[in-house]
Amino acid sequence: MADRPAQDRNIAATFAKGMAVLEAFATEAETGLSLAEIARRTGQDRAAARRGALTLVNLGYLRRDGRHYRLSPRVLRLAGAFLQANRFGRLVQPVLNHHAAALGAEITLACRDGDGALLLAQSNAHSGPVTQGFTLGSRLPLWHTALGRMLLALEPPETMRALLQAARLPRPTPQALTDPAAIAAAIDTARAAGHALSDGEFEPGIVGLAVPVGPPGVQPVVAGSSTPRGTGDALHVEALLRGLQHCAAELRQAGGLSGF
Amino acid sequence: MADRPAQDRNIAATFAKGMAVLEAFATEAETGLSLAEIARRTGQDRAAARRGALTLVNLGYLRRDGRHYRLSPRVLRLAGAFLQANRFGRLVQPVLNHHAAALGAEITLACRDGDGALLLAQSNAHSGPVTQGFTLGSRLPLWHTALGRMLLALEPPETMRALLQAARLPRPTPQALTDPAAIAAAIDTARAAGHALSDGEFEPGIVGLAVPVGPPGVQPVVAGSSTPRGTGDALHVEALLRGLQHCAAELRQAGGLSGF
DNA sequence: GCACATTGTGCGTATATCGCACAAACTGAC
DNA sequence: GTCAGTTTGTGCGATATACGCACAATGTGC
Repeated sequence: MADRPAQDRNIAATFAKGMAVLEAFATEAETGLSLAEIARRTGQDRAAARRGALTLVNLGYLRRDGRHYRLSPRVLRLAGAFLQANRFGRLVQPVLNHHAAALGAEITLACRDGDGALLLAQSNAHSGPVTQGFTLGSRLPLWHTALGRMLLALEPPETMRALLQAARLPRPTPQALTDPAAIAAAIDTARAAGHALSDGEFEPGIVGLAVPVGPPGVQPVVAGSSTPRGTGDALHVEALLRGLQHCAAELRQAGGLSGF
Repeated sequence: MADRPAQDRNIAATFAKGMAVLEAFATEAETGLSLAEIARRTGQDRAAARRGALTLVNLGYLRRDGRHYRLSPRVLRLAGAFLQANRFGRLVQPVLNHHAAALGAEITLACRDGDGALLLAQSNAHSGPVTQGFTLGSRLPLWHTALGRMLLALEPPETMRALLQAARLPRPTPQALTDPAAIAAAIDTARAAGHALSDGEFEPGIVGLAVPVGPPGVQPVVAGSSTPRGTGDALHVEALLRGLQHCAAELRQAGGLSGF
């Protein structure tokens, strides 16, 4: 009767709401969420949030501790399924490790996930000086990191424009570009050059570098690395770039991460 | 009216079914599942499976490719949320990396997830000779690995008995114990000794070693490593054990993974 | 070509979910 | 101590939602 937006009968609304509950835990690194907080974040009725949370507890994805709910390690299984389906353990990680050791730097793989760069894998050779504590599944900003800019450079320009228009641009460091046009230009430069660079725009004093991995399937993947500023400067950065490109080439040849 | 098993009104059945669809992808390392396969694996009507899959596509967790559905990288976000909530990037990984480099071996962290050992983290120092391609989120058998046996040794004995009784015991290698009583004895030994050992029972010629990490909260966590058989033998294994214990002690002190 | 198996999808009906409203627990002020 | 305010947990009737049959379309072996 009531002409709602005509609920799509191919979509399970309850399921979507439940996933929203699960996602509520992914927004920030929390210690735990109460039922009311979940309801607030998801915009659901408290009863609906409760059903969702209780179902997740029942399935083992959430753990209840009094009036707080926390993610259980179970969620890692899903990640593991993805990683194994794409042969990360056998094909990708060894290559990453090998090149990282040769370069003496940490190499990171990422793809775009909405308005962020999603870390797919990283090779921690020697505890790099840079690491700010990112892990697999961490999300980095698209606009001020080399990884993000390279990812955008590989997408159709209109996608980039749309994302840039919708983006709220923070200013992680004083050096960070804030003018949308300047950022668009940096991305165009990256596309032309075949690699992206970010000098202290995300973490002060850190130079980030990224190259495409390809093959340019549905979903672009990039490899990146970073180094403190002034480590032999231009020469060192040049060597890092070559190393990344070799790594990317080897990953490409290995196949594996072909479009997901 | 009909006295069904009295569907628990605190559990969202549709949500649970949807999650079952997502889990269908976690059972094996597949290249993609068709709608009918999903329905078969989850025991759902094809229409229900379709709604679930379509919802997941809509939310970005699944990608549709003709008549096949595959996991999208989005699932890694959930893993990332867990890892960040428990400070893996800042507290755990650096300790793991440091000790792994010192030992020249790969160190793995795991906890129990149902009838398997779930890999929480691993430090890939030098591309170990062992690695069979396991990644974060991979599941290892409880019965024939050092990690699994140490985990079981940390649980209440009745939990172990119940799991052992329900288990179908495969035989990964000729050396693997198959008698439930013998396995229970091995677990008891591990509990008494404070470390577990598996000699070629999971991968031929590989010795696995595991120690508890604690603090013995709700959810036990163990650290493990493995080495090819005959590398200096007893002496080398002894050194590896000491290294693991130091690593575990440091992890304990760092706090971080306190009961999840 | 036919028969069989597999897959995609619309639609009426039964049922599972929605969210109000009440109850309980916690908080702090006087 | 009581009382007002806030936050949290949960039962229950109404109704919107998901179930799964049945049909159509596509793919596969003989």
